[in-house]
Amino acid sequence: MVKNMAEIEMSEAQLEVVADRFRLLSDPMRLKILQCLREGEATVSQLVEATQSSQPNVSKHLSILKGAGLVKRRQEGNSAYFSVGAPFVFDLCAIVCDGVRKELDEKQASFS
Amino acid sequence: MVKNMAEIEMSEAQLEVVADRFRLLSDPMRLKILQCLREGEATVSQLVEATQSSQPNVSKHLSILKGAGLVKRRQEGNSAYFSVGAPFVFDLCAIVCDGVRKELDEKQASFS
DNA sequence: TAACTATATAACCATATAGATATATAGTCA
DNA sequence: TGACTATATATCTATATGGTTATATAGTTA
Repeated sequence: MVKNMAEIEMSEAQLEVVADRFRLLSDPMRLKILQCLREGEATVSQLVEATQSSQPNVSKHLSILKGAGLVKRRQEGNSAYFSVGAPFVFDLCAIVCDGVRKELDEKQASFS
Repeated sequence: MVKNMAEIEMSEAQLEVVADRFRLLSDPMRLKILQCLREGEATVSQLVEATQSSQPNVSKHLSILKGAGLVKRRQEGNSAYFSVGAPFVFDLCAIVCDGVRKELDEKQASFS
């Protein structure tokens, strides 16, 4: 089990880094890309199709994710294959997504 | 155990909400405030002192955290006491902080 | 080589956000 | 009541960021 933050003080610099990590996940498009990649690697074109976004936009986000080590890149022919490089991301999302899903489901249920 | 995001597709709207949650934690000042509150409730003044920031800035961030339900507010006299309202935050931070701490420690170790 | 495909990057714009300053609100105490 | 303390809010500025358009790069194939 991971240690709880409550147990250890973090320095100014450490907090900056932590904030940066969370910021990576604070964009719907990047979450969507990561969600697409959960089933395995995909090319930029496939992600463009899946996300219904523009190619430059997808490339840009992939570049950001790659810079942070959250995704890996592999070239084959003239295609670039991306895959998840840090599975811990899904642990994070699991905690948040689970909570969000419950809340939204309840909200939806109250309408029916 | 929470379910893994990989198991369930999330809608556009759900991804927005998840992104918003992560954005809440993507600011060093807010993380610092939460870190201060891990030991128990604190007044705005105490948080201003602890964070070395301005009173309006602290109040603003507290308002943001409160709006998202991450902190609770209690009034006593003319002081406002804030406390953590969603302990799951620390589960999230634990995963990220643990990783960050390890990396920075290793980096520091390589200089000695 | 030229034409084509896939991806990356650069330049730009609109919006969002953190922080500062000034001010307002509200509770306390004389 | 008025002075004081604690907190909240309004306004502004600088910066960061997501998305678009246009262009560059690099691999492929005829």
